[in-house]
Amino acid sequence: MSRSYHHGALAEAMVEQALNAVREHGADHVSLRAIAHALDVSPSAAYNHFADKDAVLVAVGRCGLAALDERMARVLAAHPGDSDEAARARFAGLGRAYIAFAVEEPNLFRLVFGPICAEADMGPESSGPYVKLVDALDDLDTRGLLVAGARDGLDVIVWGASHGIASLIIEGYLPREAGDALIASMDRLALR
Amino acid sequence: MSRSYHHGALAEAMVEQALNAVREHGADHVSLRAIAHALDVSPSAAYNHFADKDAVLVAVGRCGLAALDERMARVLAAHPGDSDEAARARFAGLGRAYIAFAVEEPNLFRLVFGPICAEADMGPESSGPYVKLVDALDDLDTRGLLVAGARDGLDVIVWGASHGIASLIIEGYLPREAGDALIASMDRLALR
DNA sequence: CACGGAATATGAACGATGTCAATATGTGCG
DNA sequence: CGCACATATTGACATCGTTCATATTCCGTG
Repeated sequence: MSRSYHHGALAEAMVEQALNAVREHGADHVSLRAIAHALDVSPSAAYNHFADKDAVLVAVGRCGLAALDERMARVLAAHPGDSDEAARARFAGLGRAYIAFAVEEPNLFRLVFGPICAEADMGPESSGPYVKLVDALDDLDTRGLLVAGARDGLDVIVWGASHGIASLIIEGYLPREAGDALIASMDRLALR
Repeated sequence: MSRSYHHGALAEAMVEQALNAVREHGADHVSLRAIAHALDVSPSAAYNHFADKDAVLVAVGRCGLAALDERMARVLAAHPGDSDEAARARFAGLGRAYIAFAVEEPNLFRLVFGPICAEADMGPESSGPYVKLVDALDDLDTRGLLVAGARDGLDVIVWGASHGIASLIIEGYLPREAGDALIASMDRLALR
């Protein structure tokens, strides 16, 4: 069945294989042929399921975005409750999770927020991670834990700073501790 | 002389040609062969001057970093003087210049801060742009224009936020106005 | 159950790419 | 002049993404 002519679930198998290849070697050093070879399939088999190589990478990127979202969801679940402390912990945890994901899966992170996935619009700006950040900020604001007038544009700052710091850590331009500096500075500047 | 067998200054010519190609098509869609063809030179001629394709791209990246630095230097020169207002303008201008560079030269920006240039260490973290940011922040701090205790880790936040917002604008995840939101929020949160 | 069409995989091929080895061609110095 | 060095060429190789014609399998319909 599996070992005969038809594979049966080539699309999923290719995405999974490509996911591993991306995580290990980066999206730029991944070849469709190598993936096909690893699956004991001819190089052109992919074209029954994907328009081109980029389509495979976009599918991988979707997995990556989902993984980031899941990671952030776990953080929220780890700090439940209605207390101010819980709200603070959720906010800080989200930032930490974003950066931790980038550090642990740099190649996936680069793909998810890179030009290939951007052209296909898989829309991380309207997806889980961003929404979770906005909700966490709104929660802080509702509780009066934000410095007066700080809410405006704060989501942009926080996402931007998280994203930028994550990127710069990945490329070796900032030390890993820079993530903690983000949380600390955010606490000092915008919270009370 | 130029049109015969030897080119004479192939290295510089290749970097210049590659620079244009990168700006137009992005580092990923640039081929050594196309560059060589544009210079009426054989495909393997480059290997007398560069170890491989990445070496050419790193040279292009160095040009990009220099261009960013020059842009930031122009901003400083445009707001001279010892006044608090000038110091504020320099700080805001640096952030704006960083983002403007990314928006106007997205492909160059991606290359400069991407994995290829990161592996070669052309070190933007110890280069002109970062130093200029640090100096501007120190200047604000010396003048007492920073919120109390805000200086610690602020360079990381500002660089990170600028870099992240620039990246997210480039990929279409944030509107171009997000750059202004950076400046506004920074003013509101860290300055006084 | 048979059969025909849809889905899926194959194989060979094309053009392009990065890179290397061997060779040729310039340039400048003794 | 001749020799050495730097530089460019030619030709080749392996790899890659992609396409096309063909083959195989699956599944629903008669």
